[in-house]
Amino acid sequence: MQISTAESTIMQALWQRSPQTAEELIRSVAPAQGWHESTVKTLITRLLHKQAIVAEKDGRRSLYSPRLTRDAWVAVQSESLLDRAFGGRIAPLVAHFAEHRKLTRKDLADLKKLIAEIDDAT
Amino acid sequence: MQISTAESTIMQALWQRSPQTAEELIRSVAPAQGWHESTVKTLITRLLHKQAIVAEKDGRRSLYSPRLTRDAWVAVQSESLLDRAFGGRIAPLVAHFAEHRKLTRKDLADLKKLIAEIDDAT
DNA sequence: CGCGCAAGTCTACGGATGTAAACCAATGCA
DNA sequence: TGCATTGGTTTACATCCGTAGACTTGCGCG
Repeated sequence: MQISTAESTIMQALWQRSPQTAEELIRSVAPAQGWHESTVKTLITRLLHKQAIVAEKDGRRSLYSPRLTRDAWVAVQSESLLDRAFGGRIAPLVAHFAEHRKLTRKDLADLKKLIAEIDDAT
Repeated sequence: MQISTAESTIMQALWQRSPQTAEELIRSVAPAQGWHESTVKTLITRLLHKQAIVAEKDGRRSLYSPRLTRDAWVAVQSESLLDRAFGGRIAPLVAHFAEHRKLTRKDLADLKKLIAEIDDAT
């Protein structure tokens, strides 16, 4: 099952903090997106159907929590981009960002460290 | 305007070689995707409307060429993933792939080389 | 010169998405 | 105890997408 971009906004909020009530979600997400309450409600419902989140009853209201992990979601998204745009290889992706000046000095430092670590581990 | 995944298949073909006639596109793309001719025709039409490709008349048929560059498309795709999933930073993305064993030895070598180059250049 | 074919356009249709209003049920307050 | 409030469910609707069939029209061939 696919999580749409609008839906993923809700997921992000829940990945950051969970569980949350509908009200909390509405308050934290709706204004930033320019959405009405109903929109958030709809998205919550759809995510429930897709079993990406679960509801735990707490009296009359529900507490929502992610069921799909952020990591799993990220994996799918990345995989798909990599396949679609970079023939499945990661170096071209980094190259792309490098060319487009999207690599900050810090990115570069992080990357170097990361690669050293990976190198050590293998 | 958004290029859908099905549409991007056509774009890939045109980025590889262009211009191409509808017939060529159908022959090269349709079987691999399990698509009928009509499907490719529809996608071509939609891409024309989205102005992602252009047609140059050649007698009664047309020669199609990309108008949207691969690089621009890739940039948008990557940008969007990076923002949605990695807070805009590239190191976490690479880290993600590292964790998921998606980095082959060659990827690693490529990356090291790439980073050395970038490093030199700055 | 008429007709079949190939290229292109129009129509179709079910499902997903973005966006939201309408409605229903429980519950606490007046 | 009835009503306003608030959470949740149903319905809505335009658009995009995947997938494709139907229709049309210009030409080259017989």
